Amino acid sequence: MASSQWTRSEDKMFEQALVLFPEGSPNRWERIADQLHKSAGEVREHYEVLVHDVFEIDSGRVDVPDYMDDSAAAAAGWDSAGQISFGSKHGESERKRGTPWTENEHKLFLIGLKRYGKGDWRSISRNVVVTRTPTQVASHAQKYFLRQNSVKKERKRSSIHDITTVDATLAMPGSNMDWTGQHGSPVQAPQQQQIMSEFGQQLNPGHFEDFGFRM
DNA sequence: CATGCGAAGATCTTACATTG
DNA sequence: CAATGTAAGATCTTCGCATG
Repeated sequence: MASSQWTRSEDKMFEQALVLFPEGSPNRWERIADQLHKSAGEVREHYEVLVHDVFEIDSGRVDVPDYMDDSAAAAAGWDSAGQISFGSKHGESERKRGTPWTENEHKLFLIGLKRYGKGDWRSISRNVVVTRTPTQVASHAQKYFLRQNSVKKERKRSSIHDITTVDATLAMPGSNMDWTGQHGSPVQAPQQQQIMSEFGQQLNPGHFEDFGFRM
């Protein structure tokens, strides 16, 4: 299988390269390989392994290992295990468990917010945070704004909602790659890539501080 | 240090409102 | 009337802290 070792950072670069060179790009593997200083064969093999893994996970055949925490999952390009493994073990009538929002997703959410404005959850979901449904985005926003409103109070615990700024370079949407090819449209990755570069060019960290939202 | 408990936080569901 | 957004609340997880 994987004849070469892939480090976490290489995985990260791999994701970014996949976004950069979406499916259909000429000499895709060669160009990705070039970025990673690996051979095209290695890159292609790595991709196929990932696709296979995700397919297995998606179909409920395997449990995601414990070490697969959120950040690792995000770095690897998909969401935390929860959604996949829940329900397959026990009955189907159990209440569906929530998949924790990753930092990346939240940052993408902030970008979407900036781009489409408060209330257009559908556009944000379709074009930016493609791993979440409009309802999920709306729900997340709901609690996010509640959190913002109560920000003056002393916080007992830190929260993902405390992130009000986004460094575009850190919010690469790896988790939105369409690894399985089963869901999502092929335009998603390029769209997100465009979004990220757009914001990366226009904004510095801190620019998201003041959205001027009204509740 | 390990454990138990309460509070806070995160996510989902559902009902209702709004809009085209 | 269907699609979408908002509000409220239920449920589950995680954190912080006291206690032994």
